[in-house]
Amino acid sequence: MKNSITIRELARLSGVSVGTVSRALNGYPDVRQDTRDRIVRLAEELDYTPQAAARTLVTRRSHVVGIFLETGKNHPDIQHPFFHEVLVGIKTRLGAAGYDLLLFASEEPGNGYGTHSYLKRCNHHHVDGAVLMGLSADDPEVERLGRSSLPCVSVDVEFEGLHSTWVSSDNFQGADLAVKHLMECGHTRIAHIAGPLETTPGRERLAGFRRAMQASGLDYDENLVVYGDFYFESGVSGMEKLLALDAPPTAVFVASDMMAMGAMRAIQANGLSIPGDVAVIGFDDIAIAGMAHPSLSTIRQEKAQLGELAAEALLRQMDANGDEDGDDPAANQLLPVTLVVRESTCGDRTEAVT
Amino acid sequence: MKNSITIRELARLSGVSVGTVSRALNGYPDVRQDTRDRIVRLAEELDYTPQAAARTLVTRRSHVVGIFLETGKNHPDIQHPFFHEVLVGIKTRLGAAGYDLLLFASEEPGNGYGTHSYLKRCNHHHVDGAVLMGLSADDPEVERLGRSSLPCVSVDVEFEGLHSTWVSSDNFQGADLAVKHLMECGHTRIAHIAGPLETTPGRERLAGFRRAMQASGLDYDENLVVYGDFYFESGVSGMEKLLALDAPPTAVFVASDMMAMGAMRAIQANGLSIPGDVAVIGFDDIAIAGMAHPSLSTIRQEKAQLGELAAEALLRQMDANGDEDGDDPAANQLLPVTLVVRESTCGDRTEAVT
DNA sequence: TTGTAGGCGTTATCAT
DNA sequence: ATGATAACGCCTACAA
Repeated sequence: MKNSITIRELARLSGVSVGTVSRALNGYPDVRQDTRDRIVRLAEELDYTPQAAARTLVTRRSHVVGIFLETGKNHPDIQHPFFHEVLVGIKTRLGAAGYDLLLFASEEPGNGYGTHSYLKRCNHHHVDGAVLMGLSADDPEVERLGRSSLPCVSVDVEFEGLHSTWVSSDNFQGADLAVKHLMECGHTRIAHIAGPLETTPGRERLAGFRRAMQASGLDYDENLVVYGDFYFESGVSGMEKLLALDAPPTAVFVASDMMAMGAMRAIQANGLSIPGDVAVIGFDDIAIAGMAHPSLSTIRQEKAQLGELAAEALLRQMDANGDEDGDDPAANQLLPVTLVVRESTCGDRTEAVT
Repeated sequence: MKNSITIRELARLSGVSVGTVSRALNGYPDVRQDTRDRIVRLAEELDYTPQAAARTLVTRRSHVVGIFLETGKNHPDIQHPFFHEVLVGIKTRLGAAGYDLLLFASEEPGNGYGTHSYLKRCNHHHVDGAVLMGLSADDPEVERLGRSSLPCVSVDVEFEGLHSTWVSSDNFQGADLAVKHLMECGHTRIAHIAGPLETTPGRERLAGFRRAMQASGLDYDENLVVYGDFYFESGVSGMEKLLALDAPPTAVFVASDMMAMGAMRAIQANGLSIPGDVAVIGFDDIAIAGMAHPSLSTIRQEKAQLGELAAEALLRQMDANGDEDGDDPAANQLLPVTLVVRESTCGDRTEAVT
């Protein structure tokens, strides 16, 4: 560690100049085969590895991608398994492409004069790109990031910029699948527990619900829509409101699995049965869903795939950043979702996937 | 980004030398106040930030901590929310201390000659320390890390080295709390669904169970112990085995919440009631536990706190690494756990914490 | 095919 | 209190 070997040492030991060592190790063609072999062998033997810092300084590429994953008090996204599963996809894909991930933790990089700034933190570490999760698009600092020349990608928030794009699951399709499934089970009085309207998924799932209802010839009754924050407790209280109606719904499409768990809790607490009295379908398919009792039907997001999609979009931006041709500003990518029928809706007790 | 300002520019613009700028920005005392003010103001204005790479090169400190979080096929830890919650604690504490986190993703850092090596990856990025999660202590590459001079800390795996230590929850205390609680509910025929014996938590929770049973004067019946892998399915099959016994247990202490969920599923599938016919208590207190039906009594690990504990141990190692005095090789830290009584054991339906 | 040397952005050690 | 200047480890023209 403190005394790990340098290229200079390696050169001395193999009896060539540092330039030759560099060329040999970096696969340049103009090195005699046996020279290269000798150097490579010695490098392995001595466990040599170039210092990223030095290399970054001269090549201006760090092979590191910055990750902003908000986990603060105001963004308790950590409670939401979603982002972590996405992170795995990102890690897999970016790792395969030779990148490591810098998880920003310190609010004050370097010497923290000046204001907090995402862009500055990226510049400080000279990351080649950045991934944004769990922060809002109208944060001025996020906007600044969008205006910069740094390749960025965000997941689940509409974020566009010169070299930025975003990915998300197809929330409209999901809402459509959910409503159609409930209808096929014979429900007509369908409620929705929506997510926060400040979030894209919250908005889109509600809009999708409304559209699907109307497209199916059912009327969209505003009284059958309540709002939550994606978490358990809000699912409980939301469902209680719905059950207190003069004519409660017979089915409910919930914008997240965690809220759906809360809704189920409320239904059971009222002595009602699932799906007999009220059918419930969630959104996400987090691990909880399959373990619940009854197990939860839901709209499945391919979280790891979403991460890989984000990674690929970012890789494209990073590769293109050398070229000057202004290819069309990468459109955002939508990932299809699937319906998973379990016990909480009319499905027989076996698990079917459509 | 590609053209972010350098210290040289900043020096030119403020009419001083780079040395003065460096001293001013780094808070050295020997700078005239108005000179410093002028420089700092200009730095803010121009959104200057020093390049970590250059600084690391000369100071030999990166202010970055490496994180190994195994998420491969053989280590599907990602399914286990545990590590991610721990990660949050680490991030919080280390971030507060001015460190960012490097999440290793690429298997081949720099130019990948030679074998895969944790140590090499750390050296490559010149991290000041490393955190190990989800990898096994007898991996030779992990052992090499332990023999190196790099400060390390691992969570939940017994890992010791010159500058390394590890942290975990008090599994013995947990087992003890669980068994005592079940006894107080009147159970004497208590089973255990154990975790994998290759893992420290798996071993310790089993050993703790055995010890607690014997200390309570109950006999430890090997037939009442089955083994799982911490995940849901193994909880189902483990419980099925137990229910198939001539004399099934009336209570079961399960080594993880996910397996406990599986056990509950098996019990309910057999038409038995919880806790009436069989009481269930888990370990971890992941989010699932409170949302389950019935809600799951469990031994709560303070996951975020565990992360902070790990971070603090690492900080201590990193700070001490300058001093040459061989202070005692930091003992591993144990974090207390707590009993959370919910519906799956004899508690009344309210939630009590001890 | 190989060696030499300049420079990447900073800090730190000298002078002044 | 400030200015030069030499590292830090590496890559990459340019020479040889």
